[in-house]
Amino acid sequence: MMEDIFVILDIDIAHNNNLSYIVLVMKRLRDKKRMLFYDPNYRQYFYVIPNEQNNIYKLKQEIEHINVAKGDENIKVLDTEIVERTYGLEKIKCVKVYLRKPSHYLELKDKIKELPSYGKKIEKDIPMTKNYLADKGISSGRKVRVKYIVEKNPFKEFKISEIGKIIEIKEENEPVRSDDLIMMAFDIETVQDNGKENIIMFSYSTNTNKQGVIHLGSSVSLQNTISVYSEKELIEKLSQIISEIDPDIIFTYNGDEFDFELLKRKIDMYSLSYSFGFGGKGIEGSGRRSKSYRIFGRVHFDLYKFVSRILAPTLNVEVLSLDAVASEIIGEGKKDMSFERISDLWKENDLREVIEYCLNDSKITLKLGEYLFPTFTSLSDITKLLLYDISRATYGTLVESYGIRRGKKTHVLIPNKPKQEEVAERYYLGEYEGAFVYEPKPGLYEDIVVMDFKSLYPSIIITHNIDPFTLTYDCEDNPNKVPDYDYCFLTSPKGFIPSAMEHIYNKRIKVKELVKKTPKDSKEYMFYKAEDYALKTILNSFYGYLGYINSRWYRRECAQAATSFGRYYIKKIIKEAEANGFKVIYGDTDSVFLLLGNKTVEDALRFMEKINSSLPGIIKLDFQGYYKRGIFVRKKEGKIGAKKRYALIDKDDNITIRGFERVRRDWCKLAKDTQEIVLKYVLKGDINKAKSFVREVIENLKRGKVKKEDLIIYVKLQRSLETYESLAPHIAVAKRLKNKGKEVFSGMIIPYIITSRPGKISDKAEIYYLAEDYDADYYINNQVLPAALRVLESLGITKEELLSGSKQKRLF
DNA sequence: AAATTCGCTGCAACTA
DNA sequence: TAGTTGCAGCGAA
Repeated sequence: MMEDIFVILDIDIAHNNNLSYIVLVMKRLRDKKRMLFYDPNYRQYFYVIPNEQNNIYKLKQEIEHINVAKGDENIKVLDTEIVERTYGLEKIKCVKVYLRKPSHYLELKDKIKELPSYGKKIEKDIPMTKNYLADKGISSGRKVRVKYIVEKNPFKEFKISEIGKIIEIKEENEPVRSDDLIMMAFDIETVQDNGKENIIMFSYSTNTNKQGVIHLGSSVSLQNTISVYSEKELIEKLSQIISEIDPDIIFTYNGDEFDFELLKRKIDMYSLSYSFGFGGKGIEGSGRRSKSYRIFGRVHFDLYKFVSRILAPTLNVEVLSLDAVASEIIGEGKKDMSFERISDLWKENDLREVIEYCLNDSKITLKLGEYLFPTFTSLSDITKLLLYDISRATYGTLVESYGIRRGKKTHVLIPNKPKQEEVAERYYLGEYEGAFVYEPKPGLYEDIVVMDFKSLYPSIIITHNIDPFTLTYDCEDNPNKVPDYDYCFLTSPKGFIPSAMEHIYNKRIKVKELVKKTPKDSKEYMFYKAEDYALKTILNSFYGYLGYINSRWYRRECAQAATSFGRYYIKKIIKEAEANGFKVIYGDTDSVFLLLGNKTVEDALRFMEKINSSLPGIIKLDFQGYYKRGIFVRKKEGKIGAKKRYALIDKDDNITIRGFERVRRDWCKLAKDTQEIVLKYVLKGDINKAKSFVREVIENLKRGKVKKEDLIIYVKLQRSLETYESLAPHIAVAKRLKNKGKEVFSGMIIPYIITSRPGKISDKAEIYYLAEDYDADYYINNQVLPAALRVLESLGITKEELLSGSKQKRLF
């Protein structure tokens, strides 16, 4: 028997002798060898609860006697066992039913339902691979220690001679690092030819310092660049390079929707059968609406998918292009290049520039993947999802997966996924009341202190034990009575959800301490930061998951209770602050904005301490910052203050802008830049400079001196084109693009410019690269002026004042 | 395929 | 033609 340390790369199911086996692909670290394993002792299972606890033995026997004939096969359960589990708040006995194959569940379930002692089936919808990882507590986040025996491979599915038989597999207390694995990024360039998309080039880059470009067309004397004669050859070369480099991880940026999608199509077209994967496996595609491409034994990590589903809210970018995202995260962007330019250079047979561009793409994709790797492994460690699934996870998946692991570990039964009818019922209940937002009075303010509750909803759920099973309407003397409703939550026992959250919460406190005492320039620091981010992300997603209709732990009353307590606490702070002589000017969900007046920051801190000593559990108010000035503005209609729109300036002149056009994607750069400068002048107290600046911008627009790029408006196509009823500008542009044979898809961002053509705005809108002029009136009246006036009007400045400086005629 | 609600605004399409 | 309504998008938390 052997014993070694491995990294888990992939998991699957294989069959032999009418039994399903868990199969793992792991990397042996001592010699960097990728190996196939199977676990002979693990079986798929689910639980059956008896109608009455007394019937547990009867139920076990009844289940054992089931026999379903299917063809010439007799399907029976493999084994049964009576076990004790927590169901809701109670400990109960249930029958754990083991199966020869996961698919047998479907054959047996109806018969089980008819049994006299049957009560309920549970954990019936968890895939075998997921069960395995959750039960064993292993993932690709930490190394694993494996005891195994190497033997002849019995599985026909894999063209491989040897396999490791797992005797024991255990998690090690050692994270997986990027240099444990071979990582490769690749990128494909294409050109359109008669409506057909052809691959002309691909590049690759690895963390073992290998890189190169393979392209069509005449050869270019560049290092690591090879030219070939056909697209087919190009694909052959890629296959060859992948098997030579033998990467554990393949990073792409949108590989699920583009690179692999195209590659798979071409491979099928040329009837090629390349084994990109391990054990002779090809590229496997799955999913209809959202595709995903898997290469067995390697991890295809689509960075775009991860960024768009999980990371985006933490980024300060308007588009999720590789360029924008890489610039934001690693401070390194792409080279400048458009599809049109690639196409032109291709026609001119001048590929040098495209080659450099393409190679750079692979390099920054790799860097991005390496940089984010600790985040991926931390998430994997907590949720027990493998890296492939972390790449494609949503917040819901992360919480669900963590919950499943936690349930297995603590012997708590995991609720089934809701059936369709249940989802429909939940849907028809509609929305519940959310957070409280204080209506600000428009104007400029000085000496502002902002305080906010630290992780408000998580701390409420933990403190008030909010859980689907601790919910009760028997509320006498219960401190967890929900403020606006007639129900409450038991103080004991602790519910599964709050205890799971508390577990993460405590872990996070430890990690935060480590962050604090680790030098900022060390690798360890980055690692702890990533872990903190992962914990925080999952913790913050629980609240949403409670109110999410497809959730395993759905309970509308719980989500509703969290917001109700939230409203209660924030209003309480507002009241107390006023009672203590502070003027409250704004607040949103978990924050309050106080005017110091003749008080000091120290007074505010003392007030906060006083409040904190009265707050229950882990609910805590935090000092967010002091600002020397801040502005709140009027709503467009009416005189009342606009919520969710403000700007602050601190003592070092750093400016925070929320909600304004400046931070929105669907306004042109010119209007946004103008608004930012106006805000800066206003917050620094120089309104006249703000006014003259706006006049200058208007003048430039009229003289046609503005760059096209500054006038582009970016709007995302949220759905497929056919589903729209009204013809908004970006939809009109997209429709015209489609008529010209361009690809238009849901999720695409349409960049357009308003031209001087006559008609409605949607008639005037044109895709930016085809726009030959711009409509100065539109950009003055619908972009720059509204953005500037949003700020200035609240200070009593009128539109006419801004227009008078420029020799402006009537604009309509 | 899959975390929540609150809120602002532009534009097209409708109503009188 | 002016006013209103609803769709759609995007942000704050």
